[in-house]
Amino acid sequence: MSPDDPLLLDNQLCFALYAATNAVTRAYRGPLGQVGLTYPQYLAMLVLWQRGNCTVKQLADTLQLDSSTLTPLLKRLETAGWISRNRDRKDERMVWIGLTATGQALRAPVAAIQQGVACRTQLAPADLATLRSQLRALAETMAQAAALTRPEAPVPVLTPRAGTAD
Amino acid sequence: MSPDDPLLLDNQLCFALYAATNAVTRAYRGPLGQVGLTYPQYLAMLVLWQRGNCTVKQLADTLQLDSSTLTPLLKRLETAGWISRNRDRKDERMVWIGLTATGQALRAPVAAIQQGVACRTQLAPADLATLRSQLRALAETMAQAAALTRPEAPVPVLTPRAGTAD
DNA sequence: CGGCCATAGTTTGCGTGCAAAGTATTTTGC
DNA sequence: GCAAAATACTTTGCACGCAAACTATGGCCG
Repeated sequence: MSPDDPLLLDNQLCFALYAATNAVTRAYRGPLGQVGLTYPQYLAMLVLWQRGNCTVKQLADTLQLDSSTLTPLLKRLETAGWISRNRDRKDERMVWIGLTATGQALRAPVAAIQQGVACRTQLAPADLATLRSQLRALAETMAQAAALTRPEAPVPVLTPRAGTAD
Repeated sequence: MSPDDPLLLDNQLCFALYAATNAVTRAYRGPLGQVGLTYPQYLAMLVLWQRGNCTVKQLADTLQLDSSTLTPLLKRLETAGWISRNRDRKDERMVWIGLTATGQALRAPVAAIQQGVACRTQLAPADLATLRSQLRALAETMAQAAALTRPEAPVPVLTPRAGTAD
């Protein structure tokens, strides 16, 4: 097993991503829990604070999640009193999500939590912006590649570039 | 809402991370599913292929996961016939995880899958290495910060550096 | 020796994520 | 105008990820 074997865990970009995401989610869990939000619920609230009303589909597209993930999540936010859910009168397939007054009011304490966690990254704003754009590009590339292989090719090995993995 | 409001979704490093991780996991889901592995199971197998036998705790530390996440995952790998689980004779608190012959044999097809997904990232090896080390540093920083705030401080806002978020 | 804490793993409960299947509504094409 | 396809959302089933509580074993210290 050579030190640059693609299958070595430490050579995997995907694992670095996975571990970093888990670490960040863990960092948010405690403080968000104190105001009654989970991390994905927090992301959904970010969209609503930013855009106001939007449909389930718009939310799903924005968060890059399946609507079947959002339906139960949004029901919990509704039960908690942060949001409202209403069918569109004109097109009854759609459900509009809106903020309640309490949902609006939640923005301030959550902003403080965000600041707290952001500080822990100890990243310079420039590094942070770079990292963010690289991650966005990566997500975009993977999404495109996924769209291409939808009819489920067996295992498309394109250019088995040796060396560093993933 | 100014364009560099920290709460804007597009200013959140954490969301870029979250979306990228989900995208990568989705990319692995299809091909890994064809050989009967989930993505976290794949990561566990990577550790085993690399290190041979190890205990549940070693696996948990390596993957930065709770052992309560691994227990059911490992039971499923055992049921599938890829691994064995045995209590240590000397110290019966520990459980040793080992690969079966079929588990060893799984390495080759999975290597092909890894190559396939790696190619989709379309990243130059150098960029990839940089990104990987930045992510590792981030995970490390978050883990340390988490260790410090374990007695659960209310919401430690350290240096509310304005501008880009997270 | 014997109580006490630490360590390793398991169990339980809850909230994601997603595939697949199902429902309801709208649009399309003939 | 109406059957078929498309769209929006919901439901179901399964596998994480983790906190909290639990079990079992080992080490420590008087």
